[in-house]
Amino acid sequence: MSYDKNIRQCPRDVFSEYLAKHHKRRTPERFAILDSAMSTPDHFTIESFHDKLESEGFHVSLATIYSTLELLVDCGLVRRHRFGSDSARYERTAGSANHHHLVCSRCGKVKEVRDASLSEAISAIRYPGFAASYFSLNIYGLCRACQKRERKAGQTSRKVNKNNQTLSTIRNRKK
Amino acid sequence: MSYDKNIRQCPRDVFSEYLAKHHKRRTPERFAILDSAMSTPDHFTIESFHDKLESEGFHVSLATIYSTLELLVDCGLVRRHRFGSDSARYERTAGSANHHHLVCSRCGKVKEVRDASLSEAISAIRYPGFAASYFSLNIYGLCRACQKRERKAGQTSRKVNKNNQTLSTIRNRKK
DNA sequence: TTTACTGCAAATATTTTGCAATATC
DNA sequence: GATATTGCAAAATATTTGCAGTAAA
Repeated sequence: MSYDKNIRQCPRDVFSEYLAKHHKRRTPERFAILDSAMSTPDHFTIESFHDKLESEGFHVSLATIYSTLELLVDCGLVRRHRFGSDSARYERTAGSANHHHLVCSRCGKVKEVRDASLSEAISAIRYPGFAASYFSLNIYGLCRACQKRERKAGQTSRKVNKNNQTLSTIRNRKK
Repeated sequence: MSYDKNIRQCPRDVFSEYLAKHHKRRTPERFAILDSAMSTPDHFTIESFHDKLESEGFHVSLATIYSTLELLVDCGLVRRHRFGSDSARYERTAGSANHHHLVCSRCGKVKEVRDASLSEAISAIRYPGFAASYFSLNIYGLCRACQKRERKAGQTSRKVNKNNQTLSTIRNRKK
């Protein structure tokens, strides 16, 4: 799997060649999106990316952002992740060494974990008939905060209401 | 990471204990969903699962299926995956040895790959402060069929229309 | 000059939420 | 008896699509 094979080439050239090969057009919108994506080091969503472009003075429609990011994923400059039920998250390939994610199933929080040897191990595997481009490894479980809440819930088998009062507390008070 | 820690316990008992601990109710709907999920060996979506339940003679609302599957994920009996832009896919934990997925970024096709040593390596990693439950490793790239199409597109730099005719073909024909 | 691309708005698809009726604890 | 759960329908989100105008090749 030749991960990040393109990162030593200028992204604009990679994209340009890709567009030419696929008989697609070099529009200012596409290059504005490319440039902005390449200058974003962190994860981003379509929505946050749209906002960023607006604040940079570019008005590009959501539909165009969707379609262009699909192209950028297709030519290997951008990765696309899907964690919980929320929207997809994107990240540039260049400058983002392969990492994986701890995803809290309870609250949806995502944490990045860098692990060079694991990334290498995963990247080294070849799949006959499948041209791998990148991987997305997500470990699902409970984050620290949600574990704390979990322990609290299990501590007692007494029934508690939303205010954390036991039923007997309530009954006594009513007398 | 204690993956599949519950598979040797009867799923009904696991779920029952979980519900009791969280002060949730043992409803017939929840156990119908549990039973049906546990007897489904393959991936399923909410939609396909709903259809399956109907065909088995259970009428349970989509909202209840959503909420119950969330509980089943939470107590480790079911895993939840998110591949492309389509709906989430679920699978029972028991009887589905850890595997990963080849996902075609072009057509969305998903193929399972079994790899015991890789699964073990991933499962062996501990994360301080994070209680891991399961992992989802997705390799994105092009499947065989989409690679074929890709090669065809790149073969020539002549412009072709949707019927794969070059512009000169069309021009000649028009004369 | 052909046709792909864009923006906008409408359409889809998926998941969540509000509420009244019901069933569990 | 108190309240969590259910089904239904409506709402909220995310993404895709249709179309008319525009621009790249």
